[in-house]
Amino acid sequence: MKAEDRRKSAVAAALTEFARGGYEGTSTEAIAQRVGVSQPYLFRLFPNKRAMFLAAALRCAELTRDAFVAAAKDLPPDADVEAVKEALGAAYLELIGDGELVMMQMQMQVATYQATLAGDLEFGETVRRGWTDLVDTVRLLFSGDDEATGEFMSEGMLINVLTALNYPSDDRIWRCVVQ
Amino acid sequence: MKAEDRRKSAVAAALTEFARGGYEGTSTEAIAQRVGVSQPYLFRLFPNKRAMFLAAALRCAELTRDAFVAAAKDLPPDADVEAVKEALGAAYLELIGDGELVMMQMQMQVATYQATLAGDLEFGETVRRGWTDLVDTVRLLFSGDDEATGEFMSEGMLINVLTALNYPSDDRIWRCVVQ
DNA sequence: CACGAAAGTTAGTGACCAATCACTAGCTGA
DNA sequence: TCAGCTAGTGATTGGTCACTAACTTTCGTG
Repeated sequence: MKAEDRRKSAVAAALTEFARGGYEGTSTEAIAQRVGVSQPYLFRLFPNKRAMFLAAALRCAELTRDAFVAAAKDLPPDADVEAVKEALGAAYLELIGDGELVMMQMQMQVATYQATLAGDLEFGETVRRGWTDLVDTVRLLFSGDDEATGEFMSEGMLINVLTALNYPSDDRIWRCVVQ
Repeated sequence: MKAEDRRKSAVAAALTEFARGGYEGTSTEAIAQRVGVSQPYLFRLFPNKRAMFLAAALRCAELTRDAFVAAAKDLPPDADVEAVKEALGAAYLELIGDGELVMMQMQMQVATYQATLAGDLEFGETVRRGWTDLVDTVRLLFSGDDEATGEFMSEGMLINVLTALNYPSDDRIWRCVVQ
C-alpha cells in the first residue's frame, strides 16, 4: 500500500483509539494493530505520537464540520433559525450515536489544556484553528447569528458531557436539554 | 500528622494534579510530592490510583456545588431567573479564573467514558451521583426551572471548552457566549 | 531481468510507573 | 518499661511505552 493511503488509514485508526483512550491512555501499539501494521512503522508516517494525535484531532473537526454542512445542504435557502437548529441538531445526534467524534472532541480539549501548560503553544494554535473553522461554519449556517450559534454550540457541549458521563437516555437529567 | 488529615490534603493534591494531567497523565509520584509524602504511603491512604481519582472527582463536584450555593445565598428570596443566572454565572467565572475545578470536571468526564468502556461501571455510577447532585442543586436555585437550568449548564459547558482550548479572552469566538 | 527505491519488519533500549514488601521512628496506655 | 499501634520510608519489581537502528521484502521501471 502507498504510504499516503497508509497514512490516511492511520489517522482514522488514531482517531478511534485516541477517542477511546485519550492521549496518554492510548499506546502507539494499539493504533498500529488497528491499522494492521507494525508499531515502529507508524514513526515513518509521523514524527512522533503527538503528531498522530494532532492529525486525528484535525480530522475530527473536519468530519464534524462536514456533517453539519451536509445536514444544511438539504435545507431550503430561506430556512429560519429554528429549522437550521433542528437539522444540525439531528446531524449531531447522528454523530453522537457513534460516540467517536464526540469523545475525540473532548480528548482534544483536555489535551490542548495540558499541552499549553507544558509550554507547547503550537498544539493549541493548531487545535484552535480547526475549532474556529468549525464554529465559523456553524455561524455561517445560522446566517451569522451569533446568539443562535452560541445556543447551538452550548447545548452541544452539554450533550457531549452527558454522553461522556453515560447517563441513561431516560435519566431525568436529560430534561434540562431535550424537551 | 493524623492519617485523616493527610488524606484530606492528599485529595486536594490529587485534585490539582489530575486536573492538570488527567488520569493517565498523572503519576502517583507527582501527587505524593505535592502532599509532601513518599509515594508508597499514598497506597496506605487509598487502595489504588483509581480511588485517588474518584475521591478528587467527588471533591471537585462538591466544591463546585458549594460555590453555587454560596453565590445564591446573597440573593433575595424572590430573585427572578435572570438574577440567579447572573449570580451563578459570576460565581462560575470565579471558579474558571483558577482553572483547576473546570479542568477536573472535564478530566472526570473523559475518564468516566473510558472507565465505562473498560467495563468499570462503578466509576461512572459514582461520578454521575456527584454530578446529578450538582445539577439538582442548580435546578433548585433556579426554583425547579428545567429550561433555565439547561441554559445555564449548557453555557457553562461551552465556557469550559473555550477555556480548555485556551482561547484568548478577546477572540471573536467568545461573542457566541458572552455579549 | 536487474536494480533502486519505497514499504515494512524484527530486535532492542532507556525511561517511567503502579503497586508491594520489609522495615523504622515515635507515640500511647497499662 | 515495654507491648502495640500509627505514620512513614527505601528498595524493588514486573510491566509498559515511545522511539531508534538495522535489516528485509516488494514493486515499478528502463
